[in-house]
Amino acid sequence: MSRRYWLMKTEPGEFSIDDLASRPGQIEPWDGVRNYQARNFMRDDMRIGDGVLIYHSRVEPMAVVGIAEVASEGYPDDTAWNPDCKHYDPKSTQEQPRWFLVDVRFIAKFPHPVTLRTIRHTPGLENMMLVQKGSRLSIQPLRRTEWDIIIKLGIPRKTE
DNA sequence: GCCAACGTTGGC
DNA sequence: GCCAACGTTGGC
Repeated sequence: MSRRYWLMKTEPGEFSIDDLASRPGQIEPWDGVRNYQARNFMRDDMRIGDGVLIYHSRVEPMAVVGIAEVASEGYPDDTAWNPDCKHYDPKSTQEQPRWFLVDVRFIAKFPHPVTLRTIRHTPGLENMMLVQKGSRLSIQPLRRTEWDIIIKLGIPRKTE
């Protein structure tokens, strides 16, 4: 299977791209996801080296703010086993883990964040899951063409 | 901070 | 296995 591309949402008040960039090794387990579809992507479909766009939600401006990559295969999310954790789920056990995650490694921050508004107005991006009405999945697959367009917008090439 | 659109849960 | 009630998400 060739390299795939993903968009992962985060609320920067909880965890931002700057937090990711300042982690040891610039790597972070993407824990706390409690949605089955998103879980399935992490558990079944994501591969080391897949491209990830980091998206900041619930802030002004909402935007894709940089690039990361998938840095592990899926493995159980141990925060689901911790009663003190906000994302604790008593139905997830060591024997039968319900929730999975992948590690994500920082690659680059965009010089020009690509705002939701821009995404809405850019030809070629109209089919992104992000801009479909009612879509709120926190991990979304991207087409290669969409990845390319957003990278170009986020890291404008100097013409000289 | 509001609230519409979703997703999940659990009684029946 | 339906669906009402409840909880959550995330743009505004």
